[in-house]
Amino acid sequence: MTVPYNFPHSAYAADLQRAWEHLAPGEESATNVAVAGRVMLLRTQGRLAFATMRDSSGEIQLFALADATERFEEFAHLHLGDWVGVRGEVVRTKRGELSVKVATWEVLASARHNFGDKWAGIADFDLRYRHREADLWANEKSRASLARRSEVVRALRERCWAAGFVEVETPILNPIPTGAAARPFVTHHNALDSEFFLRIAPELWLKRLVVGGFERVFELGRVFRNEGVSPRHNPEFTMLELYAAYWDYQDMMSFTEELVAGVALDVLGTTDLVYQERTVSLAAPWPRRTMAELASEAVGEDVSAHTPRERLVALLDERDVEVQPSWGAGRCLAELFEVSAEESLWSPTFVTEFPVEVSPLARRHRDDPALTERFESYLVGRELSNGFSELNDPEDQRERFEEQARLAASGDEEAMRIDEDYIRALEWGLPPTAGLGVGVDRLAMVLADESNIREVIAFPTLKPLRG
RNA sequence: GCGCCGGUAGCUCAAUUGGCAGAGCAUUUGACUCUUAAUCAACAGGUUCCGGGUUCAAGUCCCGGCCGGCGCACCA
Repeated sequence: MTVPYNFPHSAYAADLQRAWEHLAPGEESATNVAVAGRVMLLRTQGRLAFATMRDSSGEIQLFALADATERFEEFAHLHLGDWVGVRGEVVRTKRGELSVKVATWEVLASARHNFGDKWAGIADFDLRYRHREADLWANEKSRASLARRSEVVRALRERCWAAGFVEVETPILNPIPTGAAARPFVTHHNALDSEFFLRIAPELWLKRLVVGGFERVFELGRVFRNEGVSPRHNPEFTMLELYAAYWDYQDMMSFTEELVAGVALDVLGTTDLVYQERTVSLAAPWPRRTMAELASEAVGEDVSAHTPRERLVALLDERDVEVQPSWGAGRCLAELFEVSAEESLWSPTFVTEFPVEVSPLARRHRDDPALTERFESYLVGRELSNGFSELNDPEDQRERFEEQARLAASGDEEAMRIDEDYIRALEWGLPPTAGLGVGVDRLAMVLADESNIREVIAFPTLKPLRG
């Protein structure tokens, strides 16, 4: 069957519902429109037929009559899921349903597969994720969650622009995977005959742009980490990273809480939300607690990066954490925090003063060289963002990289490598700068009230079918 | 990667202790001039995820594999 190449569309369902809200049952508007969408339901009644048509805005009924509709028999035999373009008058039926009384119409595309049970939709996760196009029609919630994600991304971008940040794009193919502790995906460039890694973070490139004079930059993009898949982890996920010259980590915490609360306002109109049946408020300011404080509260005794390593190891042993010989007191404290305190941080909280050992790119704390001016924000028991006063001393950065290299040599697959180009960039001078990374999918999950990250990713990573 | 659970018609789901594989919706055909998951009638629809095994008999029990959900680990 030949279908048209275009359809001169004049109205969306939701706009018609709004515009003709007061049209009385049985009344005709004397206004002709052209609408298009999918037939979701079809009720034939002899020489009448009613179809529920859905477009991107909502639904409207199509009212066909044998006496008034061209090719009525064909219309009455449409399949659920067929795309149609319809021209006719806006009317309200005797039973009160706003409708387009079909005069002329065309099939725009036919559906050769169905869109699931018309009441239960599609429940099978495999089918929903592998064929999201069907899921989006079958399950309203799927479309709503992805639409919500889009609104979150838009709000983040607009708020960054409004704060004077310049949006940039940095390489995804990297000769060295760096900027985070993670295992990379590896690929190969044929003409250059070189190994490349998909980026695990854009961090170092962005700071090089600050060295170059872009005082406020941000990038909203995909990063790739070769790690486990879970309801909260997808191998490729979206990160917002931004850097502001002349700010320190305290300034950046203030920006972060305003950004996240502002996005909630933009998207939901409120900072008070319900996530998985529990209330949570995103309103600023958020409490700022040091990692040592939170860990101390959780374990019931004072611990810090200065606590003797043996004591921290004992506390970790009690919690069945396998301590690696290469871990110093700082790493032990961070691990202790993660196992004892992290999950309890339901309302938004900044965890601050991370040990230098676990923060190879963060600037040393002005009051304590064992710590850094680093924070992570936690929300609904999960990490949402990470930021710090940036390490801008090239010699200290070299020492940190060398320490990472020692860890890598002792078998730590996630340790960073020495990036000479980056050290050279710092030698040209990075002003005092603070940086931030936000897990965009995680934020979208909270604002869409979804517990599985796949619900806010249109096409989540799946194992390819074989055999 | 490990553990637990799951996979039955196009979709949503049943199937007692191992005993003839079913329903609703969708599809097909028919009836019906105001329906709302329309209704009514009829037809059709199966490699019970795949491959082995036990048994007179396997959707059901056992072994292996594939895919998924959840948990753990890793991380954001």
